[in-house]
Amino acid sequence: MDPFIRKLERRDDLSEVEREALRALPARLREVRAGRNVVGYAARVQVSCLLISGICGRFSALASGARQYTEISVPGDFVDLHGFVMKHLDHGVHAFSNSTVLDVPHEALKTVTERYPHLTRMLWLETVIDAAVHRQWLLALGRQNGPARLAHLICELYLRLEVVGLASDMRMDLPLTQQELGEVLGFSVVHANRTLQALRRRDLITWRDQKVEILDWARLAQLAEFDPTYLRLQKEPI
Amino acid sequence: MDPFIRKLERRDDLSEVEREALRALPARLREVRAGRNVVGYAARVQVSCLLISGICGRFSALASGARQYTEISVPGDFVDLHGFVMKHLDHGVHAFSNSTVLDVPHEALKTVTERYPHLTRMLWLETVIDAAVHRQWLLALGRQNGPARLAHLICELYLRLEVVGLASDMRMDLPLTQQELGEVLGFSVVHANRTLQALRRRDLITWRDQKVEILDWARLAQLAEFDPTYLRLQKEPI
DNA sequence: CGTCACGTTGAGGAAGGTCAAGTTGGGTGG
DNA sequence: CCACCCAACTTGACCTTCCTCAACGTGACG
Repeated sequence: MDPFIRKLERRDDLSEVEREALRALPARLREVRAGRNVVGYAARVQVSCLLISGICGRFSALASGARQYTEISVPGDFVDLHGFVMKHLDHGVHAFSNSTVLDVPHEALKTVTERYPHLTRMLWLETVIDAAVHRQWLLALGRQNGPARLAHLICELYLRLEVVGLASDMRMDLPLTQQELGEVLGFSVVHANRTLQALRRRDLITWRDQKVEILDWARLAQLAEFDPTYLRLQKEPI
Repeated sequence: MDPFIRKLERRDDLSEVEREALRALPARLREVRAGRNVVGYAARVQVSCLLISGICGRFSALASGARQYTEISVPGDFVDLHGFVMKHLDHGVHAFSNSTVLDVPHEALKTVTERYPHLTRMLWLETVIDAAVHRQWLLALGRQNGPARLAHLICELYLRLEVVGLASDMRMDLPLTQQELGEVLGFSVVHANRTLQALRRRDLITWRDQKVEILDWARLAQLAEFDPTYLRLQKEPI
């Protein structure tokens, strides 16, 4: 629970009472193997799960099986907090790597909302940030070319991983195959491969064996028109 | 405020106290002319606005000026409720037609969250549905072809307008130019025009003078792979 | 040493962008 | 009433991006 608390505190202060309320949430730890679903597709949910370790991805799919990831989740993310108010999930969550999640019953979350208004707003904020990420991806998918889209994804993931201590020195682990990368960016596998090569050729990144290194953050961010405001990493009382 | 209340009650019952709390919100009515912004781009906000009449669109933009709409707002939508917890908006809101909005100060919303936990969850739900719409659009943009994307948009807007009594008998008013339609679907103007023609040629819709008629809902929905679950129009206690 | 998943490459084609030139119809001023 | 204007819509031609299909390379693992 502590990485989650640390992430929340990037956004607004928590009182000791609030931190305790989070730590006291009844929750069950669960392991998910790479390649399996953390949450079944379009399930009716009674728990929401917080990602402790591993990288996961929310996806929607068409009847043909074509899949589009709509967000990447990193440790400290409340993966399907949406489900708490939506009740029916409209998407699935896939584990890119072996992952550990903490299932929190909706009953317990409901109690939090009855007792801790400020903490409730903080949880609300988490889902609103998800929506902001979706909007950024929509802009990328609708209006940016392949290299810019990939560059944007890399910038976003680097910052989000850095917040929870999983990236530093312009390096991070990204356990995505090129097939999966294509399903994130709206590319075919072949095009994912060629777009990666384009960024490598421009000496912007290296990406090998799931290890990514950013060689020139400034140029990468410029290519992506990356502006981290939407991640809401500044402290701002709510 | 009443269309908003009616829409909420499609999702879960409100108590009389909660309805009164909403009606008692201090709010200022504001007119916005077609073509102007309801909310400035990337503004710091202290009020959130509820759309009373007119059609608006949230958009993000690139430095080049290329614009991508990320959601269409219809009357009864709390257009930038996000801003209540985000504080800084990451996007702008454009009025497609002359519109009336109700500005609600964040202070008043904060009071609601302190006093009415269930109502707070209902407001939270509204922003979570926005995120679900974004995900559906991401799937469309990433994985569906032109005609399917347009068909999906039409299905979504028809249902959402019908909920607030602004569409019936398979007809609705959509005050979008083809330029704007392109900015919604990630098309150039030329391609927006040709995709419209494709749906007309297949006798699925008519679209003229901002009046849209759906000629064959079943085939249109099938083409779009439209499943309205994500709009959460079923009653489900939270 | 074979198998399998993943990555890479080439060739051809479809979807969609760009540019440029009409067309249409409502609104306005003479 | 007519001429003009302007925004929105439409069409054609050409080009880029990206997809599809198919083959091949590479390295981990049994």
